Amino acid sequence: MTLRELPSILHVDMDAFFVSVELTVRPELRGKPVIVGGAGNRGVVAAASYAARSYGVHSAMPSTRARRLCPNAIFLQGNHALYSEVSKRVMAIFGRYTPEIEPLSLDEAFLDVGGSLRRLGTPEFIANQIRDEVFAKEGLYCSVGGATTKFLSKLASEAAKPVATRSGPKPGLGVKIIEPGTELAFLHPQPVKALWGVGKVTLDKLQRIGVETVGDLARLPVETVIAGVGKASGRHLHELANARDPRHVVPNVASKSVSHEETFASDLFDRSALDREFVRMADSVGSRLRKSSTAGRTVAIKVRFGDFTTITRSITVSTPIDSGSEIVRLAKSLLDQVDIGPGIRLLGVGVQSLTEDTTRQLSLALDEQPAERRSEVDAAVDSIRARFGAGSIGPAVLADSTGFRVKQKGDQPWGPDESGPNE
DNA sequence: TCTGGGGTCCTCCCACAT
DNA sequence: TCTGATGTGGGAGGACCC
Repeated sequence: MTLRELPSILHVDMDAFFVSVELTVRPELRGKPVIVGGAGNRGVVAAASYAARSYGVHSAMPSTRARRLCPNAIFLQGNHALYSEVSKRVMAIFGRYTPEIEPLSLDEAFLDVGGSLRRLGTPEFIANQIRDEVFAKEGLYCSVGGATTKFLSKLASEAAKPVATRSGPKPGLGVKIIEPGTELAFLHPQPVKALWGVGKVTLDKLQRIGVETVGDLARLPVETVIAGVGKASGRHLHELANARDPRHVVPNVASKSVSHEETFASDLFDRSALDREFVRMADSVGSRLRKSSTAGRTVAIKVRFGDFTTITRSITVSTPIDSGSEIVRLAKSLLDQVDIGPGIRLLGVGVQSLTEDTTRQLSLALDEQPAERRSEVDAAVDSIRARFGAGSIGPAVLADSTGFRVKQKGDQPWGPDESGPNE
C-alpha cells in the first residue's frame, strides 16, 4: 500500500468534554454523576459524565427528565470561556501533527495527516501519539477514528469511544482505524441512523421504504432513495452508504452567520422588555461581527411562542452592517410585524450573508446617527471593552447599578437558570 | 418527555429579470 | 406586446449537527 492509500483522515473527539474539563478543576467529583447543563425547568443537558450516563442521561435531554432519572446528579452550570480556552490548547496540540485541521466544534476536529505520514509514522501511530499528548498535557481523554474519508473516520471515532453500561463505564478502543478494503464490512451492518444527516424525520422516511441498516440503503437503487427522502438528501445518503465521501478536510472555514438567542425563564408579553432583550443580543452580535472583521446584509429574528411554535423573519439590506444599533433597528422593525399576544418563550437575532467587506453606507436619514459616526462609536466601545471588560460599557438602556448587563457568547448556553425571568 | 444555543444546509414559494 | 421558460435572490420553515 502506498502512503496515498493509507487512511489518513483522522477524526478526534474528546470524551464527555465539558464534564471532563470540569473534573480537571474539581477532581473531588470524579466517579460521580455530573451533568453540565441548565438546571432550570427549561434547561437541557449539555454533557453528562459516564456515571450519569449509566442512569440513561444523555446530552440534549431536558434537565427535568435527567433529574428524574438520576436524582443524585450534580448539576454544573458550565463555563463556556474555560471550555473554549481548553479547546484552543487541544487544537494547538493537533497542530503539532498537521496544519490541516478542521474544527467541527469545541470538542472535535478532522485532521488530514496525509502530509505527515513520512515524517511521523502510520495513521494509527499518530492517532495514539495525539491521544497520549492530549492526556499528558490536559488530563483529558479523546477517541480517534481514522479512515480514507471524513464520514468513515467520524464513525470510527464513535466506535472507539467508551460505553456507559449499568455497571459503569466500559473503556473503549481509544483508536479505531478502518483499513482500506474493509470500509463496507464496517459500514453496512450499522443502523442507518448512524449516517450523517439521518435524524428522526429522515429515519421515519427510510424505514417506510424498508431501510434499517446502512447496507439496506446501499443496496437500493439511488432513484428509490431519492423518491423516499428527496433529491439532495437521497443522493448524498446513497453515496455515504456506499462509503463514497469526496469532502476534504478544510481548515479555516469562515462562519456564514452570527446569532444570539435566548429562552426566557418565563414567557414575555411586554414589547418594551423584548426590545431591551434585542438591544442586549444585537450588541453582542455586532461586537462579535466586528471582532471577526465581518459584516452581513441580512438580519433575521427568531421568535418562539409559549406553545413552542417558532417563526423567523428576515430582511436584507444593500450594504453589510456590523453595528448593534443598526441590527436592533432592523430587528425591531421585524418584530413589529409579529403578534406577541400569545407570549414569547425565546427571542433571537442574527446576521447572515456575511462578507469581509465592511464598507459602510452613508446614512441619508436625518433622524439617524450617520453610519460613519456610528462606526467610530462602535470602535471606541470595542476598545474600551478590550481594556476594561465586557461589562464596562454598553447601551444606556442596559445600565444598572452593577454596570452594563451585556451579553457574551455562551452566557446562558443551556437554558435559563431558576432565578426567574431574565430581567 | 417536553423540549437550549449556535450553527449549516435544504426545500419550497414568490417576485423579478432575462 | 404578450407569454412561457429559466435563472436568481430573498424569505420562511424545517431537519440536522454538536
